[in-house]
Amino acid sequence: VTTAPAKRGRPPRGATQLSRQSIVAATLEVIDAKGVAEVSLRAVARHLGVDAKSLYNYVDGLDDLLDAVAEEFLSGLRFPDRSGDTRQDLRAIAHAFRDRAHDRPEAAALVMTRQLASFEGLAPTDRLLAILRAAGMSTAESVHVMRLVLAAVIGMLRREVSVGPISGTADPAAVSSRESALRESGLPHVAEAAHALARFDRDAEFDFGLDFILDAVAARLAR
Amino acid sequence: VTTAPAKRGRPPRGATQLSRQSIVAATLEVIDAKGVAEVSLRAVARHLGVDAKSLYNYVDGLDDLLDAVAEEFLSGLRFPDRSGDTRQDLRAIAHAFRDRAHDRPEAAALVMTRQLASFEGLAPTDRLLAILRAAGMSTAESVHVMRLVLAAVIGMLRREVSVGPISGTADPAAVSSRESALRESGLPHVAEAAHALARFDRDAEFDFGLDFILDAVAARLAR
DNA sequence: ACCTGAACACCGTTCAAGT
DNA sequence: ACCTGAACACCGTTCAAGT
Repeated sequence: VTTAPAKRGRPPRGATQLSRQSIVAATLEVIDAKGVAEVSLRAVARHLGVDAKSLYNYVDGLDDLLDAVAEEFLSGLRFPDRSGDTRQDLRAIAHAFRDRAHDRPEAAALVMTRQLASFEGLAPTDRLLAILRAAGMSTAESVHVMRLVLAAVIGMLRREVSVGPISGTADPAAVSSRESALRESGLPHVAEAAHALARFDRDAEFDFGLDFILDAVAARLAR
Repeated sequence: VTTAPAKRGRPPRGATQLSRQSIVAATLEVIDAKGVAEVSLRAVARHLGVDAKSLYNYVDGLDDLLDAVAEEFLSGLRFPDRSGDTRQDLRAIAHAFRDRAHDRPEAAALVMTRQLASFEGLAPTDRLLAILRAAGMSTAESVHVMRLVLAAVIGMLRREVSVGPISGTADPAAVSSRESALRESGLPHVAEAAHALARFDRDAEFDFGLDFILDAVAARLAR
């Protein structure tokens, strides 16, 4: 009987071909739709209409898949051409990370929890080194500064991503209840600064932190 | 028969009392011994010689337990008395975080993945604000700088923790194979800096980054 | 070459039943 | 008041059997 669907064995030709790439793409869709916490081989397989074990033909288990997703995330970074202005070019890299993180906040949260062993994510590193070298730093110093800049940017984005979903600001009721809780925390300086602490303007906060770092880089270059 | 152990119901008096605190402590032991990835309600319960469901009498599920562990981690931060020197006092806070992270690296990795909603972890915030206010910053500015400093420190520690277990440096063979891989990456500046990129001196890197940040704070104060 | 059935050893969590 | 048995709906992963 030819009409009975094959429940096992090689898929009928014409069926959607599985591939490492399509699996990674499906994983990103699951992450975007349901959040990082909901990701699993079985969930991705369901999304693809396939058995979870089939994924093992293209992917070396869950960890390998998540690494691939992190690489896919990083490979989506888009840097504009360099202008030659150190400050502007460094800023562009930080904003490339931030734009990507806003694009796919759940995937960004995943990336920040993973240590990539592969060399796929080196493009930003090369860019940063290029800029710092062109500005006059030694290779050794440029590596140090590059690491610090990346640490600071990732640290800032970590907070931004975890501060809640994309929505710019939380609702006013939550803010003011948080503010009064801070004011009654018993910690004098926390209480004093409760107004500012209860609020978080993503754009302003990022701009402030980035300028802070860029000022420090400029000062170091001027020495 | 009184000798038959009760397999159900209230535990015999004299049995080790379960409590939220003992559960958190046991969780930290499991994390230290087997790593964050191995933590589960069932594993913690096994460690305590108890059924996993019993934990629900003290803890509101796994997420709540992990939040409690994060709080416990933060409450273990030890700050020395303030000296009055801004730079030295800021440095002490950064090192308090770092010491704690080295003490319990696996727990530190957990903390960095969680967004704490509670107010238990505000002591470092208050300390930082106190120092910055005493140095002459406005409350608004001190909040911005405090956030930036924390982001940078956490970003640096994130890398340190993920760079591998406590061991200072990886074995030379791995370093040199990594170096040659970087040299042949096809990225010119990565290749040029391969020597430095393949190495990571935790102490030197942290000191560099921290000095960098502290210089920037000092520059801002001097304006 | 690629997929799945059967199977195993895990999870978190609810709820009723026990003492 | 506190614990567990039974139960459910999940996981990742191996391996042999299918086409």
